[in-house]
Amino acid sequence: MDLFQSQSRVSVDSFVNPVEARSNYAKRVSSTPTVDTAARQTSETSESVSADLQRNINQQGALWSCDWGSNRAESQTVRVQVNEASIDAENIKLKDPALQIVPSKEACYPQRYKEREKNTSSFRFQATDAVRYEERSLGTGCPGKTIKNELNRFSWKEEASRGTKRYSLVSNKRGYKSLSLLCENFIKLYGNHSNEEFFVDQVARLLNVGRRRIYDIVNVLESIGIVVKKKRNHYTWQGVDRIPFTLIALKVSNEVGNVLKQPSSYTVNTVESPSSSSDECSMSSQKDEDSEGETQLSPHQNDQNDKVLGVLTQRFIKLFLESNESVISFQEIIRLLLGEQDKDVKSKTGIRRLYDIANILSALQLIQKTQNWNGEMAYQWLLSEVTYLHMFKSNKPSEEKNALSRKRDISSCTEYQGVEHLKPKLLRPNEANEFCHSTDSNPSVSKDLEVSVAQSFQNQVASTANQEETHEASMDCCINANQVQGVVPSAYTYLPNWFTASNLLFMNNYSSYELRSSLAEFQRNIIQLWSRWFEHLPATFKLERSESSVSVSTSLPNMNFIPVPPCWSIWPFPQSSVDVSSSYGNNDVVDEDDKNSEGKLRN
DNA sequence: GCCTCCCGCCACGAA
DNA sequence: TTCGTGGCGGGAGGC
Repeated sequence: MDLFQSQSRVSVDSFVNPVEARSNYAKRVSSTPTVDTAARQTSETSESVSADLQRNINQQGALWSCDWGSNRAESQTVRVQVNEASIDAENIKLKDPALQIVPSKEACYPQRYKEREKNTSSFRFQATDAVRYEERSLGTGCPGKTIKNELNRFSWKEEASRGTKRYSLVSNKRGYKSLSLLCENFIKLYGNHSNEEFFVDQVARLLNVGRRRIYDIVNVLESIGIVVKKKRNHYTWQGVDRIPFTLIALKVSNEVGNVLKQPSSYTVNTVESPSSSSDECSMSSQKDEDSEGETQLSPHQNDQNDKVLGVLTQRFIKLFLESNESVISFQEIIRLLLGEQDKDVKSKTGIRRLYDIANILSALQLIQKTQNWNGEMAYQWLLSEVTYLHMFKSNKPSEEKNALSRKRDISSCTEYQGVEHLKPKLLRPNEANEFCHSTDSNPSVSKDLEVSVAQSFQNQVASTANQEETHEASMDCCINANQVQGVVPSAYTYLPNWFTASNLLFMNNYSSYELRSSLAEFQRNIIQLWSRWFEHLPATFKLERSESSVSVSTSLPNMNFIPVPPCWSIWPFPQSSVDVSSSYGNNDVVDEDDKNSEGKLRN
């Protein structure tokens, strides 16, 4: 099977509706930069100063100093401004009298005052990332070398606006301006938010880069569904919790082929030759060939969404999704995506693009740079199918999440009216609690629940296309459902999507060990079931089902075409291809409050 | 010398 | 005509 026959970008923009996705991934990506990232960030600092600057850039970093001004009010004097995407002030060194490592921004101030007491007329500090590297090198046995090697060269960028001078200390080191870092900062800005609109120029300004770089990132993010273009210069941030859906769409797209196409994404020129190979499909060869109306991805010919960078990104990801290896050498990636080519200019262009893509995907923590068995540079795919699901887990039902989720909870509850018949098969908080405590509280009721849950799993999976395998999976789930003991108290609390907002509030107040345990178990069961299905997706997928889905989607043009097995319905992915009219109707499990909320939403 | 990837030119097309 | 967009490749940094 040629993984790369499809020339067109798989449309993932409307693969599923936004749902109540519990996205630790979003938090992880947006809140915890890697060591490298943290280190790189130290190169960028900005100061809001009210004095003339004297800059001295040397190999030890950038020495910054300004007139202290004895008659200047303290509030007007030196202020080190640490903004979101720049240096964390841990890495500021005071140059008095010798280099002294100041562990925090706060700790910097006593030193400043001390200087004043000594009636010195200047305040100087040195910004460097040496501190961070010292930390990193602890235990390596050679900190000096590390520091020396990692020290950066700095330059000052002066900006003036509204009469205020602002100086940004910017490293000249290439890695500090990389797409990877830029993408990470981009994610920091919007990672946790959903449906937030942004403008390219606005982001470029925030990240202090040219628009062109933002387009690079946005095009990649768009191809994996994280952002959606609304209009010129105007995008909507969908959130990194879209990634699992995209991965599923990409994986499925290999089997369903052109069924995935949507009019908005596939317009012309997708003429696939039966004998097409990866070579023929390569981006470069597409450009090279003066083909007579054959598949081309040349700019401005295809649909606007079929951007070369986007298509290449999806093929890059598919490569990992379809490979049995989690580590693929970069040379192999080049060969598979660009074909066997001479190292000519054209192929270099393609390679450059692959580097761009890899850097951005690295920032998304989908891949990481590594080495393969023979030391070649390679990329490792970081997510397993189960990991996709874990993206949806939640560490704790914090207030923040509660607040963020409330609106979506209501909407998802609305969506789940349609699968109401499935709800009794799922454990609700109180039920889960009882279920967990089958031996303590009410054994008979709990046993009934257990049987009920087991039966429901069987029923659900029995209705899938591949009854045998999924039935087996369901039995496994039932077995595991009896193994509630041993769940770590700090285990994540998984919130099924049909949980209402009031449920969430309830969860917040009732975060007992038992509840977390039972919900964790609940999640584990579903993960097993889902991953089992996912694993057998190619075998269980029936084209006839996709065709029927297509017929549904014609009446719902914005829906996706991807058929979804019924067992998905137990997973909090609302199925846009589900026949809403036939399955909606039973609302008895929906809380009254949420019914009202739904009404408001609809109105 | 090769690998990596940042930078910005410039063609295209929408506004 | 302006300007957003994105393909593309030069060339610098790093090893």
